[in-house]
Amino acid sequence: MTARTSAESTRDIPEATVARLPVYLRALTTLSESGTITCSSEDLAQAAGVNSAKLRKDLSYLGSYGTRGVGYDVDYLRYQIAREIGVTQDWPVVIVGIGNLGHALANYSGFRSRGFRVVALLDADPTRHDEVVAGIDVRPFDDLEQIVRENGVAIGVIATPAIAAQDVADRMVACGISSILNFAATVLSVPAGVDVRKVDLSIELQILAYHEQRKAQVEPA
Amino acid sequence: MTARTSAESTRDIPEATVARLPVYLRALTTLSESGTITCSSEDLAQAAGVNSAKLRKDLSYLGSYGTRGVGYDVDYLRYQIAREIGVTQDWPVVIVGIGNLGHALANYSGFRSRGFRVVALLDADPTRHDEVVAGIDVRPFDDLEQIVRENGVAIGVIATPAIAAQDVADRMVACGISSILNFAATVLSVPAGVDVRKVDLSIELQILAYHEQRKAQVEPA
DNA sequence: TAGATTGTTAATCGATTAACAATC
DNA sequence: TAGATTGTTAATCGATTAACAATC
Repeated sequence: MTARTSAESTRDIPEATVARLPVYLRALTTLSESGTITCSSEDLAQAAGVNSAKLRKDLSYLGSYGTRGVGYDVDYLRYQIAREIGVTQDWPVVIVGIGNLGHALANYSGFRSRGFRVVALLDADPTRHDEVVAGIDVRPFDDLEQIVRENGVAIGVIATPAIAAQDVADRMVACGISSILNFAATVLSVPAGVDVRKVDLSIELQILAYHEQRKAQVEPA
Repeated sequence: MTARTSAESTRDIPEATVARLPVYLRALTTLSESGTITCSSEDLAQAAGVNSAKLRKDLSYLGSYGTRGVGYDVDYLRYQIAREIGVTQDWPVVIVGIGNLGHALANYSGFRSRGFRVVALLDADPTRHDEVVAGIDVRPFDDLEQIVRENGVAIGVIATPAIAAQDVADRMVACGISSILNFAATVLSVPAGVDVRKVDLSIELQILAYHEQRKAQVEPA
């Protein structure tokens, strides 16, 4: 892989914008599937659930892909955003921990359709090694290194119990994985250069509970 | 429920802080279970994966629960944060859509241990109404109103296919649910006063992919 | 040309961080 | 008292928003 020249590269896209690009991508896909050829920033913003000023500002970091007075070509903009995110290429992924959540993740069709390919399901529990989930054999966790090497895996998903998660992360990092999606209820420590994103179901519910509690207090008795 | 007086209430806690309170709560629980009586902001910050300045700033919105020169009493601070979030009370929750993800959510022990009680599992598909998941009967979606009324449900979880999610949300809102955790891959539109939080697995992976792609470009060939 | 809509500017708002006075 | 650590201040940084000139 060649380094980009500074001219084309490293236009720094703010994190908040990066987090919204996949939302725009999905909205554009929906528009495209419904036969829409062109859309305004107002149309797309509504479909994505943001305001149009924010949308235009976000898109301005990628380049100038619209036409003043007209709007955006849906498929063209969709391609440009997909390219910017990196989902025009195929990303091999491993999932570790094939419990209830691991099953759900392995079966989730949204990964495949967005450029992610689950190349292996791993679990430390030998009683699970007979299983086939979503057409993929569950294999021993110790196969990790070999699988990562053979498939060029850069992204790992951790769906183990909290107690096992740090060990799994360490092993992942040791064999070259540099992006981790963590569903375990624990804070992972990883070296600089490794990205971790955390999805925590109970934290989301707690944030809702906080606001719900305040609504109840404000309402008349 | 009585309205708070302005003196005790409505100390506005920033959203970014609210989102971190559950993380602190979990870290304190871990510390407490390991027998720790007292911790400094530095200790807790490390356990929570933030820096100590941010932690102290966050805690300052709740009040003054530490002792200068000493630190925080783990159990006392844990209780204060739990009370602020609202998880000292019990929150009845319904889950709609009992596919792979719905199964995983129903079986997730982290809800129960954090003040959330799954009172019903609902699915529109009659072939699922025989099932018992995590000890709870799967019931027809049309039972929603009755269940919400009888149990005082304020929080709903949507784990249906994208196509069904808006209808489910509309029905939830109509019968008084005002907080929704949405796992479906769609933007929900709801009236003002209803909170929606969205968990999107493929968006998280796409954000990782974006950064991964840039790492590859920076590395030497 | 007239109307529409982008891309950008500048102002505002909110979050983070370092530093340190207060105080145990 | 001396050392430790909180709670708060103020500076900085990043994100959002409204407005509008550019331009199709």
